[in-house]
Amino acid sequence: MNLKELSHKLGLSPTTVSRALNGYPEVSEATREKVVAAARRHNYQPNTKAIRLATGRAMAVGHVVPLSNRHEIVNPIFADFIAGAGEMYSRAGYDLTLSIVPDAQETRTYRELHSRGTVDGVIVHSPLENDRRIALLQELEIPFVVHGRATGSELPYSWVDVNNRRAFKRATEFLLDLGHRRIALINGLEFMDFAIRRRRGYLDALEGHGLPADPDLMVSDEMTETHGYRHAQRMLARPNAPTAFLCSSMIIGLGVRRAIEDAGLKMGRDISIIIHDDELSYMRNGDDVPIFTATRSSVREAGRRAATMLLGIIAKTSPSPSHELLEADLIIGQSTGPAPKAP
Amino acid sequence: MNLKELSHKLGLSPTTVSRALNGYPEVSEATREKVVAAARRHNYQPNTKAIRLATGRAMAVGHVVPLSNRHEIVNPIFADFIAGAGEMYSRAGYDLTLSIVPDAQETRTYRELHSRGTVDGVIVHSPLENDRRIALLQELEIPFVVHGRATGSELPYSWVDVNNRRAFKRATEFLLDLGHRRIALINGLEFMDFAIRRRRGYLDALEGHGLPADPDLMVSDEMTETHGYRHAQRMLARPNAPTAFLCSSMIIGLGVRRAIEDAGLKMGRDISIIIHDDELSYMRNGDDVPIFTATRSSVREAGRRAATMLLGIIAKTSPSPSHELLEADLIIGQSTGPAPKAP
DNA sequence: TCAGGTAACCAAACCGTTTTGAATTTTGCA
DNA sequence: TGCAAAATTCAAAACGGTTTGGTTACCTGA
Repeated sequence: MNLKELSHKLGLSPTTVSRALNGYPEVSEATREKVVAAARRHNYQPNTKAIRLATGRAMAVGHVVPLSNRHEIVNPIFADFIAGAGEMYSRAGYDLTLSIVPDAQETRTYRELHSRGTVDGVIVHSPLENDRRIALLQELEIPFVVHGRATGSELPYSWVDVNNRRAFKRATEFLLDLGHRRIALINGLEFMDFAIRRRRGYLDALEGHGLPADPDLMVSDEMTETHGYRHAQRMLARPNAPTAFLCSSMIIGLGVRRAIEDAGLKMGRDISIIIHDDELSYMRNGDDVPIFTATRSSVREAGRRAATMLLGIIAKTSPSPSHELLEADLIIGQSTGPAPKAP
Repeated sequence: MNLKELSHKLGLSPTTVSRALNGYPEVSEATREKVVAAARRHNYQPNTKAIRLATGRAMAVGHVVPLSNRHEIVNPIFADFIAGAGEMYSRAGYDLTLSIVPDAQETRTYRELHSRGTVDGVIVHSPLENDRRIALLQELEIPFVVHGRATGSELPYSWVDVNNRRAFKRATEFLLDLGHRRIALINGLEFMDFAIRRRRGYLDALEGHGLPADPDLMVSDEMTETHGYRHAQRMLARPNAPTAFLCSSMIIGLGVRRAIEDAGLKMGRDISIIIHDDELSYMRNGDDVPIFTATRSSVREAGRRAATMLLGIIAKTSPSPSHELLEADLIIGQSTGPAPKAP
């Protein structure tokens, strides 16, 4: 059933039927009701392809998830982020077009997405330091929102981000207040923006307490259980071992916890851990009581915010460079305690 | 730059230019070269919206990922699956349209995807026992491929699946051969098809050895670290504790390992673990040496296969009900060893 | 030389909507 | 009652490609 058939059945012109269904005012209520009823009765669904061509809008948002050749990892938070964003899109009648692209082809992907008119806007994932995508998208004049920020990019652009710096500063201060002085940072790869900011927050706090940063206590690596384990194990084996760990993800935290227990120590008593918890649906930090003390911020909520922002920019109801900085909560769990007395 | 402009620049008709670019034979080589060169020079990209309307094909595949209200979990394997599938789509010039939908709206989503012509085919994720989606899609006549199978569905349909039953049978037999007699199964939720098959494989092996199945050694739950930990802890505390665990995911395995170590036991010596390893990019089972003995099967590869199969069905070059059963490898890691002698 | 075939190209129709500009009907008011 | 204004409705033109059904020019062979 298409518009022409439907309008023919009703003895009306396609124009009127289209207007009736799209809520235009220049159609009488009586007619509108008739049309709506008939549309429903015949299960008329307007053809997306035609709408898109006629309106020029793609009614779709693109998510371009980079797949780094270097580490071949699909960002594990993106599933939840997209779940949040998708909620908003479907509410607004938009589709979500997903491209997972090796970073070498990224530029081409954006260019094509634009010149072929496949999407009306784009969400940028995993921004790096001085991310060149921002300049590219600005040049192409595609509406876009970055999930995160790109340190070093001086151009204005829209983003939704967690206050990583403040979160890690606060977490570090919390540990300092508990008497910890040797605090390790097990961070993500530091060409990713969030990792840079987290380190900065960590350093801010140390500096604020007049403590020097020990390069041996800071690592930047892929965020896997194994890496968490290895780095923690190595650090714990050293003469001047840390008494606390700050971990950039839950999964690292699991590895660190294992290293602690392997060393015959007890987490929360001998060694403290704070993780950053993205509230991933398949990786909960305990159900009722949190396992780890954590800086917590929902990635799914970030997805919702970013989507809403982008839709606003596309509809031109939001100002074009918009920003949203989400604050992380500090959740106290069982993984932190006062620093043990020096022996 | 659109087709009309380009053809005007070339002094040719849109027809000829379109044909030249799409490789039709009724255009001279000389002309084709000129056209291709001009298209490249002016960076002409045909408008997706117009192609779609003109050809009637959506040039897009839909992935509908159910979001269960019951457990609110986005399937964590779907990111890697989609990474594999996406590779194939972009090669074929297809887009990937993603819908993450609360399962209550699933039916409606499929119906609309079809009647509005948004996609040419669909991948069905996380099939359940007697999944009603299969009948629905068949009725709607949308080409589709299921990732997994739906026990109880007697209609023929296309799928790509791992031989979960055989994998878990083999893993159980491996443990039996090592002398284990009390083997626990920490499974996923058993309304999901894969979990049903895994349990069946496990039971097959026990039965093959004339061993009774102990209901106390079988649990079915969400696959989280915490649940792995809790269930293992509970089982280990019992008088007749298991000497080996079979875990439906890596993440469960991490929890079980923690419970083992918490109990002062050593994995691989006192208690054995075998996990199923989907080779998720962000959750590697060790880098060089596997941590866990595992039944291994790449979810990303499954994504590639499913996508290829679906594209074939859409293009009508593949038979419509096609099947692909992937065998899992049994990888020997450090988490298994001979059953300890009874005290 | 001419009929018939073929290679190369083109005009116009089509895909199913929205939107523009105009025509028709109804209403309100003098 | 008549007429301008407002309310409805409609025909036709987009949107930007593909496809159908020709047309033209050039060969080929009798």
